Amino acid sequence: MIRLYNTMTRQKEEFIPVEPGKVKMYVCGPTVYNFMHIGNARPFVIFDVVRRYFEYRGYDVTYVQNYTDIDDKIIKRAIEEGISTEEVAAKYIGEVETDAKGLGVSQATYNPKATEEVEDIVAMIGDLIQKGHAYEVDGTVYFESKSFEAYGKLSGKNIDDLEAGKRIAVEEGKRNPSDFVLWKPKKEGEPAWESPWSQGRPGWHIECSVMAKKYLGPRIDIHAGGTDLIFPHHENEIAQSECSNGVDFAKYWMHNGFINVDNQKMSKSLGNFFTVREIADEIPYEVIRFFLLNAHYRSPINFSRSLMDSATKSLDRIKTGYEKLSGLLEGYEGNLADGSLSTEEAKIMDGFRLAFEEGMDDDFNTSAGIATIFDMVKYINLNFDSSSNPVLLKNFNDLFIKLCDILGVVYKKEEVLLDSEIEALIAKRQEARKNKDFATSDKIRDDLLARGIVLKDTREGVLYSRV
RNA sequence: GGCGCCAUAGCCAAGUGGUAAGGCAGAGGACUGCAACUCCUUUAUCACCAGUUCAAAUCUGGUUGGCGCCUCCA
Repeated sequence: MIRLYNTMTRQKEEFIPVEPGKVKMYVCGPTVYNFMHIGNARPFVIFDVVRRYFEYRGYDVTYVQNYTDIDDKIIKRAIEEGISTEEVAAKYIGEVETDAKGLGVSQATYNPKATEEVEDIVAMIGDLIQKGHAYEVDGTVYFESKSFEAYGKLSGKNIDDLEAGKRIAVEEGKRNPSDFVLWKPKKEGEPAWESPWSQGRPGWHIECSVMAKKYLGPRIDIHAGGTDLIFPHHENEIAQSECSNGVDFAKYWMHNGFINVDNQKMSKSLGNFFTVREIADEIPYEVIRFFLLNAHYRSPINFSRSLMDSATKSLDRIKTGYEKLSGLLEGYEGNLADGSLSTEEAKIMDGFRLAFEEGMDDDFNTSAGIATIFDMVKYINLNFDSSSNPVLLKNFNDLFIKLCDILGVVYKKEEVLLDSEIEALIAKRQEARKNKDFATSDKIRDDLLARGIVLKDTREGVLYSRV
């Protein structure tokens, strides 16, 4: 039985799926205007583990994570870089996917993009207006928060408190301060889509309601994201979805804690902002992943170099166990069909498996899961050698790999070439070209191409892109 | 001001009523040509105060300290 902490009820609850055997989960994805930062990486990794554990437990999981590919920050970025918003989004979706792969995150079942769902978004907004939950003022459509009696049920806030504590000037046209935008008319030069109200674009909250419904249905099992999204984003999603669909939206709400630096929230202004890419330049992706799983997903954690060093050594310890097992198993291929485990041996295996499951069943306690992995490593080091029962070795190895794989520690990661490595190879190629050693230079170019990197020699120097 | 979270050894981190998992670092030892690896031993009474209980890190109240949301944000 899997129990998980539900933000809605503020307690751990037994997981009972809407549809037996299935898990429909929606994880709020990034706004793609920059590289993934270490904080963004946490929900990617954590909810990937949640998904894998459900699959290990025999559930059929549909995993949806969106990309917000149109919003103010993207427009700002497009102007800064002198390219279109589509180009900004495409570029950073590519970069985010590179890091996600590096971190061993499985591909989502669906990765919808806001700009590709505008038709359905317009339809849901129209539906909300028709049902009396939204109103239009000069091309802008607002959701009327007071029309949804349960508004505030997730965050524990009530509308009157929000109004009393308001710190922002109320936008002109809003009936209540807590009303929020569903559709926003374009300003000069901004990208826009047609709608009955104005040429414009969707508000941020409505896209998730629409995509969740489209890819998972009106009633989903798990809705997840960072703790900062509880209010207003998820609160607003609930209002939109439940008013439009007429049924409860998500059964369970999961929120991951933040990553701090020196106990402070990361922010560009404080200069303590780290992208995954720059960390991965020095520290393997798998260490970053391990670090993120070392603490429970709801706890805030600190990021620092010394913690990464500690994680590196911890992970090395697991690797030694992994390698020792593979080494001992070499040469036994195909020779393990017969023979079974003794009662004693089976009991030992069950002990490890049950300890792992007990931890993970309890709100995905990855710390406890990792502790079991370490216990197994210790067992390997203490009890296995070349005279060990190969059937036990094989079984132990299978279990060890399976458990490691749920967490994604010691994973066979997809190769990710770092920019620094690419640039080093380009420099080497330039050197070869200079020496007219074209055999070498061409080989470098072909090798890079084989690894998904296209080089282009231009007047401004060698440019490269990922395919 | 409103809502909420957290406080466990040098560091990281589980444990939510029966006398403190695990990792990193440290100390001592075994093994080793040296080193590494590995193994053994060793390092905490759980912020503080009061209460409930046969029994509390674990429940209640309070104190102190830290953090988040209420505004774009994972």
